[in-house]
Amino acid sequence: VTQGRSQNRRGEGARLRGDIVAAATALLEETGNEDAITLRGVARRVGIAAPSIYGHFDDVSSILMAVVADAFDELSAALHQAMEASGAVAGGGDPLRAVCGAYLDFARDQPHRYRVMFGRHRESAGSALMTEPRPANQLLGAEAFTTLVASVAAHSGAQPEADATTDATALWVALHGFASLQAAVPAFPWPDPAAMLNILLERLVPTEP
Amino acid sequence: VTQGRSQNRRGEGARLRGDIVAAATALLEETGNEDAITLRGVARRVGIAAPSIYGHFDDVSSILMAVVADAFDELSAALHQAMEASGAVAGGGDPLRAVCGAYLDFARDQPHRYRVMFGRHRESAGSALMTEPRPANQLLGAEAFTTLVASVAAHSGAQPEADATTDATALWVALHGFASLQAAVPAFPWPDPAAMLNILLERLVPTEP
DNA sequence: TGTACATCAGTGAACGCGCGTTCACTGATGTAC
DNA sequence: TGTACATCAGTGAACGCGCGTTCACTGATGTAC
Repeated sequence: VTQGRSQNRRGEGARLRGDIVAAATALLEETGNEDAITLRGVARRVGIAAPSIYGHFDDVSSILMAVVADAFDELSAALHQAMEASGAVAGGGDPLRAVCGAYLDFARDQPHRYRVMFGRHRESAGSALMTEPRPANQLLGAEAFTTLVASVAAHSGAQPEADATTDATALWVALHGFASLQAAVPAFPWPDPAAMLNILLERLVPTEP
Repeated sequence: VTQGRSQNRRGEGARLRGDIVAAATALLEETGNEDAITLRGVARRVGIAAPSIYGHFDDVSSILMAVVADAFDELSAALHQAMEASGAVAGGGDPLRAVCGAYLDFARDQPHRYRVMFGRHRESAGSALMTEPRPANQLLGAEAFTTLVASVAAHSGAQPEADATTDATALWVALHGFASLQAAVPAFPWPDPAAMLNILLERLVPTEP
C-alpha cells in the first residue's frame, strides 16, 4: 500500500529521518513491544520502501537507539519545564514535587517508551550507548538527573548534612521503582501516585525548615 | 547435532519439561535477551527435535512464562531462607537487612531473569499472567512480598504508626529501582550496594528502639 | 538562455535465513488376556 | 508364559512467513559551462 507521500526536495532528505523515528516511536507505544520496530514495519508505517531507511540509519537497531535518544530529550525537557513553571508560581509551587510528578507522568503516559529507556541493559543493546563507567554528566539522561539534583538541592536548602546528589540518587531509584513496578504489576494494590510520592519525598529528602 | 539424550521412560516424560525450562533459562541468562528463547533454539539446546516441545508447552511463549514462574519461586525461597538464617544467628542477625540483601543479590546474580520478572508489562505479555486487580497475596511474587512485609514488621516492632505493608511497599519500590537501574545504567556512579541499602533502610523503615 | 551532467532521494526485486507450527510417522515400553 | 495391542515419548520433513540486507535502478532537482 503506497501512500501519498512525495519525495522530499533536495536538501530536505533529513526530514524523512524524523518521520522514521516518529513512526518507530508510534509502533513501540501502540504495540507495547520494541520488537515491532522492524525495518519493514517502520517503512510500511512511513509509506516508503524498506531500503530507503538505509539512507538515514545504518541498521535497524539504530532506529531504536534514536527513539531512545529522543525520549531522553523529551524527559529532560519535561522535568526542566516542570521546575521552571513551578518556581514561577508566586509563593505556592514546590519545584521538587513538580519535577517528581512530571517524571511519574512521563512514565505513565508513555509506558513503553519509558520501559525501553531504562528497561534494557545497555551492554546488551548491541551498540555502545553507554558501557564504560563515566561521570554522571556524560550519560544519556544526564540532563534529567541534573534537574532532579537541582530541585532536591533547592528543597533541602541549607539543611545540614544535606547531600543533594545522594538524596537525588535515592529519590530517582524510588521514582523509577515505583513507575516501573506500577506498569509491570498493575494488579498490585498500589497507593495512588500522589500518596506514594508524599511518602517517598517525606522520607527520602530533607526539608528546609 | 543430536546429543546423547535418550528417550525418557514411561511416566517420566515430565522430566523433559524441566530440561526445557532449564535450557530456556540458560539461553536467557547467557544471551541477555528473552528473544533467544525460541522453540528451535531451546530444542537445540536440550538436544531434542523442535516439535517435541509441544508435548509439554502449548506454544513458545508458554516457555517464557514457565521460566518466570520458576524465577519467582526461587526468589521467594531465597528471601525466606535469608530471613530464617538471619533470625537463627544468636543475637547478631538483622533479618530485614538479610532479606533486602538477598533480593539485591538475586537481581545482581541473574540480571536478565530478574529483568524479565518485572521488566515486561504483564498486560502485553500475550497471556493473562496477571491483569485483573487482585489482592497482593494472589499475585505472582506474593510469597516474596509477604516475606518482605514480615521482616519489615519484625524490624519496626511496636513502633507507633508503623504500617508494615506501606513500609514494605516503599522499600520494595526502592530495592527494585536500585537493582533495575544499576543493571540498566552501570556507568552511573552508584554508591556500593551496602551503602545504598543503608541509606534506604535508614530512611524508609522505622527502627525498633 | 540552453543543455549536458552530477547528485540527491528513493525504488523494486531478489536473496537467504530462522522462525512457529502441522503432519504423519516410529520405536520403545508397558498391559490385557 | 506368551503375544497382540495400546500408549507414551519423541522424530523428520515440510509449509509459509516476515525479516534484514544487497543490488542495480529511476526520476526529479539542481549546477557548470
